[in-house]
Amino acid sequence: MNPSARVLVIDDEPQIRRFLDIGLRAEGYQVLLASTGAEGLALAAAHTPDLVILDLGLPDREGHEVLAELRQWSAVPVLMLSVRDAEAEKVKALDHGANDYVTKPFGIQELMARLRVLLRSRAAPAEAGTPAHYDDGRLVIDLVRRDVALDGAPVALTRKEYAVLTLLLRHAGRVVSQQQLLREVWGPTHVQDTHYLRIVLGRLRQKLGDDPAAPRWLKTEPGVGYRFLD
Amino acid sequence: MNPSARVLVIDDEPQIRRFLDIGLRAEGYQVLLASTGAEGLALAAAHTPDLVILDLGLPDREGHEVLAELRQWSAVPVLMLSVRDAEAEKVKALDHGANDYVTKPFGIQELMARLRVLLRSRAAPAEAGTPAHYDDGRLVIDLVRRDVALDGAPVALTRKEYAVLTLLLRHAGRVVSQQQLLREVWGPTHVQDTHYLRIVLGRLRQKLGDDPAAPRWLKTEPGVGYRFLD
DNA sequence: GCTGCCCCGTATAGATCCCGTAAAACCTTC
DNA sequence: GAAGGTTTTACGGGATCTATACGGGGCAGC
Repeated sequence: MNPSARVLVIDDEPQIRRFLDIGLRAEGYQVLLASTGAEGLALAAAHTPDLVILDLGLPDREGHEVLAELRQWSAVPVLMLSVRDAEAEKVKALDHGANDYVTKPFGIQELMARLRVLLRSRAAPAEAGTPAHYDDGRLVIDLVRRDVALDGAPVALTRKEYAVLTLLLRHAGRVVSQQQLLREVWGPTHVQDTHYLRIVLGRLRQKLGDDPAAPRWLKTEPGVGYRFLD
Repeated sequence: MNPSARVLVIDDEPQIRRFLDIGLRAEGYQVLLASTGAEGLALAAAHTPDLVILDLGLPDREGHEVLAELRQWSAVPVLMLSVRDAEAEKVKALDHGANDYVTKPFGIQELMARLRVLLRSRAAPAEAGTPAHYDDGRLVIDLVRRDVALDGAPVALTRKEYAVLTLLLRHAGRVVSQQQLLREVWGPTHVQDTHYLRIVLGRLRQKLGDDPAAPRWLKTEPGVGYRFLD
């Protein structure tokens, strides 16, 4: 599926390097090999690989240092290899930017499958489940950047306003009940405080220039809830 | 970045559900629980969770079937749980759309770290193509050389200041939540120490000559986080 | 067509939360 | 022990949220 992806292997053990080299080339990847952290970083900067396999136990520099330095300027997926099975080590590596962690000895098939996952998630970021933004020409809502613009001008929304608007947007076209809005935005203890909704919806309409009597986006369903018109 | 992300747990074993429920809520996630595949699919459709934890051994439907059905309309990250350690099972699950595979018994800390990886990679897909340096004419940030200059004059930053600035820069234009900043710079145990951010951001603004009321680079998103304006 | 009721929209004021800033204590490093 | 960095603590100001009150429109029943 991704035949010519470049994979950088940073490992000091020659037999592991050779093992991975053969396995990766058999799958059609282009392989870069490094035996030290410094060499690996140089290769990463020079060739911008699509994926990095990094051994935690390197001779010249700790694997963590290499990962930290790499993460200064690159978001390339990194799969950590290690003989250490300690949970704290895994947590540390994963929280510092590693994308996966496999302990030696490992099965080559599982490793290859995990590589495919990493390459897949990187290759197809756009096809997210829910659309990341809404744009009808006048109103633009970017859920990733977390900002809203009307006719090109940014609209400043408070937390509650943004939460209500995006909750309605995620169910665009369908009615969202007052109870669901209150539960998800204010918490389960405020499901009867329906006046909150009147305040926030009023403010949203004011900022978006929407008329409750003839709504362009935010429609009231009396006695039930609200609906985002797409 | 994940202020109260929604996590859906699909598992038929009550003690595992309870275990995960407590652990996830302690980390600040909103938790949805399902004991069967059908129930899980219904919840996924109704609430569009940010992440799914799916047990491979379900009573009514095979975990693989649930995964396949979910993947027909959603790209939500899925972490598979299983007692089976067979490599072929892992490869099958990973190649059919799972994003990670953890075998029971598992350490809760490792599982949480892997969840963070999945949520991070999903929330920041555009990070892949970030350049290694930033330059808008006044402010120059070189992520490789690790130095910052304002109007040609070097700016001395401490480790925390640099870490916060570059984390915001790597998500330029998008809001980075207080929790993500705290988790990635100070570690997962300090996600509630929001006053650290006020101190470091204040110092950064002082050194860069940025006004919080009319920011050129560092914009506060009240109650949510901060944003680097590019 | 009238009336009363329910629900919604809006205005206003008070309480609360959140941010920015300063200063000092503590820790690390040399 | 000195210096720089980090963490703790405290406080003022402003934005946001919450509470309350009031007006209007749709609808049912008469």
